[in-house]
Amino acid sequence: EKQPCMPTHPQKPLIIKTGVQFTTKVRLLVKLPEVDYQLKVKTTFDKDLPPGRVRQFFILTNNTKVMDIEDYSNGCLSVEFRHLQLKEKKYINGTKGNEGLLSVTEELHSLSFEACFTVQGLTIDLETCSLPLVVISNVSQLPGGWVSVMWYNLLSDEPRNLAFFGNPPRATWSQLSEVLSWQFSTFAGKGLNKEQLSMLGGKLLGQHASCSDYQVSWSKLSKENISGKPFSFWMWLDSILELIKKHLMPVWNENYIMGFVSKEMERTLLKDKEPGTFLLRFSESHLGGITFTWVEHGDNGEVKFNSVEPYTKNRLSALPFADIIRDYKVISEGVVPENPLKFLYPDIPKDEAFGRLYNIQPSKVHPYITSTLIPISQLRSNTTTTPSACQSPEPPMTPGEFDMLSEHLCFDINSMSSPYSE
Amino acid sequence: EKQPCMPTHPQKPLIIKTGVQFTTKVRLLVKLPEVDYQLKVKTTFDKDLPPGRVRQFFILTNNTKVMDIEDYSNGCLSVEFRHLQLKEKKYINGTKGNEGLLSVTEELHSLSFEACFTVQGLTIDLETCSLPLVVISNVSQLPGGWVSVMWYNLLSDEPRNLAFFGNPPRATWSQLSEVLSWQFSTFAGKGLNKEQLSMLGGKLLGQHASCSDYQVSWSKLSKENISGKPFSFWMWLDSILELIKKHLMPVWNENYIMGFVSKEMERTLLKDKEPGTFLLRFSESHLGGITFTWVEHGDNGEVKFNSVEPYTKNRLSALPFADIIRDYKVISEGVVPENPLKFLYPDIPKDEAFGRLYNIQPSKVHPYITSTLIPISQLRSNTTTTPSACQSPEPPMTPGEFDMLSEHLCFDINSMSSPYSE
DNA sequence: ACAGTTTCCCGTAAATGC
DNA sequence: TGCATTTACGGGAAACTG
Repeated sequence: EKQPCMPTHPQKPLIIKTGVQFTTKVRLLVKLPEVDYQLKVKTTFDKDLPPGRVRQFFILTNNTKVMDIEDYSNGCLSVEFRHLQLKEKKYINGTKGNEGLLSVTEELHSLSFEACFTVQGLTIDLETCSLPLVVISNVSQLPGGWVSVMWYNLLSDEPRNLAFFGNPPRATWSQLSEVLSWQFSTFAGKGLNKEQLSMLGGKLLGQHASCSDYQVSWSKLSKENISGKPFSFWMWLDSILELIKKHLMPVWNENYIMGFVSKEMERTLLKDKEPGTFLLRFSESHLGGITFTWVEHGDNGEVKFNSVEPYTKNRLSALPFADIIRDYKVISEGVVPENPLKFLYPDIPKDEAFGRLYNIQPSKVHPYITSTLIPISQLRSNTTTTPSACQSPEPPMTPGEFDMLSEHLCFDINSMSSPYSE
Repeated sequence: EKQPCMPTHPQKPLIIKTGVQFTTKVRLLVKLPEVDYQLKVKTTFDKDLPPGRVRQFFILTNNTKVMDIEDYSNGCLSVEFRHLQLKEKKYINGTKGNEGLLSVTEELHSLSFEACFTVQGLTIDLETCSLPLVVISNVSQLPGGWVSVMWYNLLSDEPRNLAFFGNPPRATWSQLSEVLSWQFSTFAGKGLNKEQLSMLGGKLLGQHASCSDYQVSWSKLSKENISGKPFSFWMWLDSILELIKKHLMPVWNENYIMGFVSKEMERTLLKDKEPGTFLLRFSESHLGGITFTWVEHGDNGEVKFNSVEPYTKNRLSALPFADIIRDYKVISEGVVPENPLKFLYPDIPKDEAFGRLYNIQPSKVHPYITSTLIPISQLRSNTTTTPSACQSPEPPMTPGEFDMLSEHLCFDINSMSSPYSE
């Protein structure tokens, strides 16, 4: 009868940050017989959640509003709550929410809506509630919150199973890889191809990657650290998503970033290519880094591979990535510096690929000599990269199922959006 | 009888930002005969300020506290209010504070403290208040607020003249230059020498700069824009202070930044020096920029001056200034690039001056080739700087009077300090 | 001591108000 | 419309708390 509905900003709904305004909207789907009085709707956070175990929050601002006829659409009654804000209830006694078992981003909450009206002597109570919500207190928890929302909506059909992460189900690699690709297409404009997914599968699952119905656990995806690294698979992947979103969008959308390639595959691809052929991939050792690797032929004819130290958001905000590629130089004492990057793999001349993405160097205010930063590597001795473990390829993935997920995600709670931005 | 006292953080007291916690402390100077009951002190913001004309604020948090015997010191009673927070009173009716005449950073406020006790049947009321305070709502207003605090405390002996900026007095250049120098020594560790002050005097006052008791108006310092520029003298100077604080401290403290030199003086100084002699100065055309100018001899023996486009905080946070000086290169097509900076004026070899300030290039994680950004200028045609107006020199300034100012500024209201930081 | 979590608040951008 | 001022909130860092 009532239904939570479409977000205005299809970004990262179902995550609310305390102290930050969010917006939500409810619509009455049945047409009521003429009601000439004001129909009030009340919003409550965690309405019938028993205290204990989890943190408790409340809505700071006004939580009651009158329904109104929607301007557009078929004259439905609806109400939009804006400027809602969440605050944690602090208990004077020692009862602390969130005891041990679940991390805060696995703790699920919900927003309830109630209305009551009488029609022809009949009192009718209406009530509905949102899909499970994750409450965070700092943007640093956003990646963790978002992966919870994804996992829930991928694997649960229940509208409100707040205990979901008490014993979270596994996903098949086929399901997961589709969601991962969907992340890239949603946030970075272009999804993942089968080679990229194959590398990711290998990284996450090892040799099982070849079978697409291999089961992936929640823990493996987002809780356990990648062996030898201080971050989980999801944290790593999300850092790359953020890097693309902020600094690599155009390059990513042109498909110029191979991104996910094992080091062995990288060598196989580059070894027979023209010297100066390079490819772009993400760092596996650090969060949110991108590097390029190019082939060269040594003096005695042997093939050499070089990679730069990965560029992270700090460097990239001083100098856009396309300009780094254009200007990159290897310098040796007393020699004219040279840019070793000639062809984007397989064989696209660099300027043909990146030409449109270069920033024009504005020849600004004279009487000054303009100056830019250029990325250089100072060569003292030969550096050769070491080989790394190999991953097997992955069968192709067919698109689909997106609809299901996006449908689940359409509830309009978006702590990220400003209420003024429309 | 009571007295506001020393700040814990001698940063920028007397400025309070709404919504940000601040701390204040009051001490009872007279020793009371045994009082065995709790002596309560109450803080009120703008206690007897009539509404209207100015914005009105109130203390959000608890404003009453019991006095306590100070641990250290001679057993005085004192009380420290922490976590105080200001919020603006919003009027439902159209009465808006701050009407026209004064800008918000010229609006003065005050914090009052009251206590009442009976001793031997006598009821005694105590009351005291702070020096005038400036209330801001965003750090972008901090420079404007701080110059008001400086001007008030430089020119007023009254403890609480909230109408001061209705008709602010003038300062002599001698007074002002001392305060400006004091700013640099307080915030950047080293004050201004007489040549630097002379250039500043010339910039602010034109040809009157030669007489040290020339009067400077409040408006000239901080309200009128520098002719042809979209900012006032103070905004310009403060942007430089901030730049030094964040990015140039070591270089500034070694006295390597001449900083304030007119372009004509610059040429006079450099013209007879060894080619490759350079000096560092702040941009006059843009806020918070620093540039270097060096001499060269052209092919036909004539003297040439070059300056780079000023570096601002964004660039400097990608690459520290000392490293820029070390790595700066001028590049021409097909030629080995060269660093034109050889001697810091007058004749200190560059590496001797800056050597200790260079960042060690950490030869980080192999198998990567490390890469840095280097600042380069691409030369296409000759660029020569144009001469500018000349300023006359300024008589020496003697230190002193600092005490008076710092005494006035010692009241412990420091919206910048975290209450936890001790 | 420590890790997970929250709070604090600068600094930028956007909204608001005159 | 433009300018002055406030609000919003991401992001880094510090503080908190079991």
